[in-house]
Amino acid sequence: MRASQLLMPTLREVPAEAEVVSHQLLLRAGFIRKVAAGIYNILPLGWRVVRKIMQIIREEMDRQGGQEIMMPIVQPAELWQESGRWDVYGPELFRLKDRHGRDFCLAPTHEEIVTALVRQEVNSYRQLPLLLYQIQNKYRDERRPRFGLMRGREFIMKDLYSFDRDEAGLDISYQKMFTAYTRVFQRCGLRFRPVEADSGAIGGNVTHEFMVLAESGEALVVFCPREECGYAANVERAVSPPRREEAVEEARAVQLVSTPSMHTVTQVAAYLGVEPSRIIKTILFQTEKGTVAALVRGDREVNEVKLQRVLGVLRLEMADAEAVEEITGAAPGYAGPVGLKGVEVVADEEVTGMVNAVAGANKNDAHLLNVNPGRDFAPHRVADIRQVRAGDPCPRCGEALQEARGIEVGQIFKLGDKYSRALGAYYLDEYGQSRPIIMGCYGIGVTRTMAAAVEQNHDENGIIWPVPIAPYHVVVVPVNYREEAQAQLAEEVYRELLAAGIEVVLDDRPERAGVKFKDADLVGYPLRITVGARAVETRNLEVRYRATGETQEVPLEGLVSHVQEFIASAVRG
RNA sequence: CGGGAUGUGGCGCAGUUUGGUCAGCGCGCUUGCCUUGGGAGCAAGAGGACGGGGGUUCAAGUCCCCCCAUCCCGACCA
Repeated sequence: MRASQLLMPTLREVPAEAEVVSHQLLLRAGFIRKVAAGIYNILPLGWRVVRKIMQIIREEMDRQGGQEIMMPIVQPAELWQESGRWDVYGPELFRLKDRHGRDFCLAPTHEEIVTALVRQEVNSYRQLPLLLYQIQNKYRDERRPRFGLMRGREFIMKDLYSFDRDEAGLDISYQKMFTAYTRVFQRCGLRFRPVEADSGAIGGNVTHEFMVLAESGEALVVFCPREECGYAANVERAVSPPRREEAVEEARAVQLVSTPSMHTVTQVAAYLGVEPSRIIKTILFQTEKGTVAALVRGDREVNEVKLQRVLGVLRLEMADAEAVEEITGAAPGYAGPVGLKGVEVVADEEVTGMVNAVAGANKNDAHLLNVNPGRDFAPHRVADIRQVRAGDPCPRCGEALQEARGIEVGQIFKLGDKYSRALGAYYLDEYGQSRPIIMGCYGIGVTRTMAAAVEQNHDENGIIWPVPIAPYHVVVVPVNYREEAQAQLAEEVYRELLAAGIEVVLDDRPERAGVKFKDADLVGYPLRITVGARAVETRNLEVRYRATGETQEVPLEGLVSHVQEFIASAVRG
């Protein structure tokens, strides 16, 4: 490709709208352009990257027996009503009506339609297992689209659905996808980690997320530093054995103390001279089933995802000040479990072992001393609702856990029979028994993977593409294209690389060398071959490696094989 | 959804406080000269009617109202 003909509108300045690095660089390097909030054009360079990621995914899906299909984006409401999600999905579902007034939606995911397809076409155990996938646009009207491609309203996703006779079959399909995903992200040249995760609204219990490790990641994960142990989990899901202090004190009588204007754990702890871990923190949440009080030790935080699971609710929000006052009779900051009425009380496991604890008095500017769970209040439920953090012991081996941030680029779920029952996808087994098909679903955010790759691989000059997903592998830069000898040599180099099947751009633009170098760094070609006066003289070409910044002189005769070897070894990983 | 900010040529911005040559600057773009190893220089140009609508006024990017779009933040973890 000649740069003079390539639609590669690079920008010198950072567009004001871009906050995160991947967004800035993809815009500046001319990979994407915004059309509306969370909706983008993908330009030639960007599309090449997307296609490479898609190709790797295809190969790995096919390797596991996946069959590629294509399903519609526009889907009738009836299917979503059958599964119950028309009502549950809420405002994130793009809804529309056709000219006759019939309801449709733009698919945010394809469980309904694929299950409907399979229920029609699959009737016998002989047709199972089945792995169907597609690479398709998805639509989610995000409350707040942000971070460029990271959280868009329209994005490209690979979604595969597995159909098995039973749980044992599902286990095999799930394992296949775990393997496939591991290979996909390895082949993309990304540093990533599979973690145990919460399954959220999609349902099911076993699920892993694949996280590309990057500082800017929205997700927080904890992992065991012991390689042999391997425990890793999203904090939404992570568990750790409870830490209970041994009771060394006699339980004393409850005492009311004044704590004027002390409404945070830190303030109360300092004011009363106690450790935050001796305080019972009481947080009120509102759910569709009513208000709930969650109790955790003062040095802990409530894990809302865990709490949501324990309660089995879909909606969970912290109560506002008004609601807190109504229920506790005091401003926020003074809620406590003792004498609290009209709400379900859920205590974290660690709370039950506390002795002579401090808690809010449900009275302004007052706390209670010597509160003892069991004696002074009885929680309706005791469960693990605390957030695990770095330093907590690993649930498998006890080692101190560490934290990292990640970008979720893939997730694999065991769905079970949720959708097959709702939509009536049954098969006949060899005894003539009708059974629900057991399903799994497996997604990879393709456009998000591109953004994540940039988040993880860049420097102050631009993108540093992992070789397997780089838009082109090589850029040939004549220092002065008007210099006949240089132009000719550059053309020669370009032709040879092309003839060898190498993905190469010839920067034949009538720009000064500095501009071309800057663009080469920005766009992130793994290799840059500079053709200057020296090269004309010596027939040795300067090869520069984007990742390391190192340069090397390579004779023209050996250039093609040199480049080929570099690419091959990088793609092999 | 709530809160905040912004909206002026392709990009980045100034101008709005104190209505009146305000429609401007840098980059990019076009043409010419010159230059050519890290975003050169000179010269001459093209390009916007100031997010949209409605008001106030002799006069509105500048003041008022409504709407739209974009970006950021989001519950006092009690």
